[in-house]
Amino acid sequence: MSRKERDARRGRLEALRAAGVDPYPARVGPRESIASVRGRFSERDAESLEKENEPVAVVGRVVALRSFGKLVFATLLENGERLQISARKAETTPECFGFVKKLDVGDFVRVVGPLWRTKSDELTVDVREVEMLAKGLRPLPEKWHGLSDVEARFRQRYLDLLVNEEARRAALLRSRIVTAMRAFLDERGFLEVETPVLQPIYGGAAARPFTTHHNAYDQTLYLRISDELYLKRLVVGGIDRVYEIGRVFRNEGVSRKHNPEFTMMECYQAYADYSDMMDLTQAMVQSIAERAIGGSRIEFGGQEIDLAGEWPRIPLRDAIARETGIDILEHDALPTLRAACEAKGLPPGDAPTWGRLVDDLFSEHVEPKLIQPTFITDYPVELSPLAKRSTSDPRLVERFEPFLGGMEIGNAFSELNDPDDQRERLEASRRDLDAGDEEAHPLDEDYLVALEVGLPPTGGLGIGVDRLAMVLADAPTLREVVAFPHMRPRASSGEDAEEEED
RNA sequence: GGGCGCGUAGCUCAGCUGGUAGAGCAAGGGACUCUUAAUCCCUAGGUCCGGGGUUCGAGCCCCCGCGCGCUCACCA
Repeated sequence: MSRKERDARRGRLEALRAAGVDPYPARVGPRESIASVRGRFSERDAESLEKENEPVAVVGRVVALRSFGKLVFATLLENGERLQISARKAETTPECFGFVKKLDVGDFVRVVGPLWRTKSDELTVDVREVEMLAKGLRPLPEKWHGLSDVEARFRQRYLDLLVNEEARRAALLRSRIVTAMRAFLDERGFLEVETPVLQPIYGGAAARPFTTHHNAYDQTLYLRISDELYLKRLVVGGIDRVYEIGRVFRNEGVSRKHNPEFTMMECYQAYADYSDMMDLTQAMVQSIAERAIGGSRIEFGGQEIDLAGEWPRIPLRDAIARETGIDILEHDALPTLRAACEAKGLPPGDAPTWGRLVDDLFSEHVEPKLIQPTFITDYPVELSPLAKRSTSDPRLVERFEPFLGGMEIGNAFSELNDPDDQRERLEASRRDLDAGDEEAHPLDEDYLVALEVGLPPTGGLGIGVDRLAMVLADAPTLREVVAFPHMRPRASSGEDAEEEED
């Protein structure tokens, strides 16, 4: 059992200590990255290496051991790159050979020695000096199948990252995506800012918040569900282009597309409208794809997606009409729209308002088909309390959502900057929600004051970074691109308690 | 929260109509100077998720609970 293996490893750890070796030294001697060694020597043949006989020093984690009587091969892994090392009894000191013989898979070492090529032409460091950098006390997951237990992969992501190349790729890609997003916005003169995570009044989205408490002021605070109202205050304050990439929190269920905390990019541009923000969204995603994956063609869930070119802009009304044959503006009240659904043989469900029924129709019949990048535009005013009313139809607002891979990946509008209209709309939306109630927001009076001071005409955009990463990484669930996805706490009996004892 | 499925060694998995638990890798010992999923011999390793029930007998059947997955709902 594992206890026995750990005892064996601990035995070797104590043996090192007894010999006066620190198994966890503070500093690492001179070394060259494995990538660099490979770069310098990958083209060199056996003879030339032997002639040169130049020692190299590399570090890494032992991920495989193949031991013979007087010869040991091991594979070192450092920053995603592998290199074989060997210890030959005839070519090195007895101490060094014995040390390598006693290594465990999982140990970190630094080795020094000349390069050679084996009979199978593998570039190999022939160890002349070796030192322990950190002793591993637990076995790594099985070398051939890796770690496939889904729960273990998420709860112990470090193991997943170590043995599953896919996990590593997703983590690196996500980082490149965020870097590219930031670079794109910086280049366009957007100022990166940070706004409060702890908010006395939450707003900017329809969602239930997490609630917490500040002891010093005996104050209830909420983890933000959106950055929107604070970022727009900064635009009121004269910062004409702002953005924030940060975590937001929604007290809701977990699914393939949902995590209770997720990363949102929100940006606001003064003197722009939602049409400008569509241009910006398209350019941003294309730029991110170019920088992060080097192209515009991707595969997501077995389907080809091309991010290049102009993305279609389809009014919500047309999109729903196309898929269901129902004109939502012809039936602009709940009872008539319900009747229209029934006439088409579509169950209208139990949506409490006209707006919600429109949303249901869209989610069910249109959204799953929006695989290629698409802007859906011109949403009902009921669904969008912070968006400016459409100039052509007062029942609509200047709002769009970008869709990709059958998922909404963002939300944007011409920001409502009429303080009186904003007050009415916030109050109306609160009345609407009064029935169900859970998402009713307290009115943010200070935000209304800010609007009275004056918000210029402004375009705003939010992008769900995790979802974008999910599509670009061709990941079937959000959790593949979130390093530590939300999990139910593990029942704390068993393992931990047992292990504390010894 | 509802429905369906899953939970067996450190990891990956077998385990028949209910008859007292197995393999590979990992681990320990041994052989081996060309392996890279090394090979060969030997050894050890189990709260079969937890609790209850049915039964002469439960990894397997039933009930309750826990965790995970899929899905629906809530939800952008």
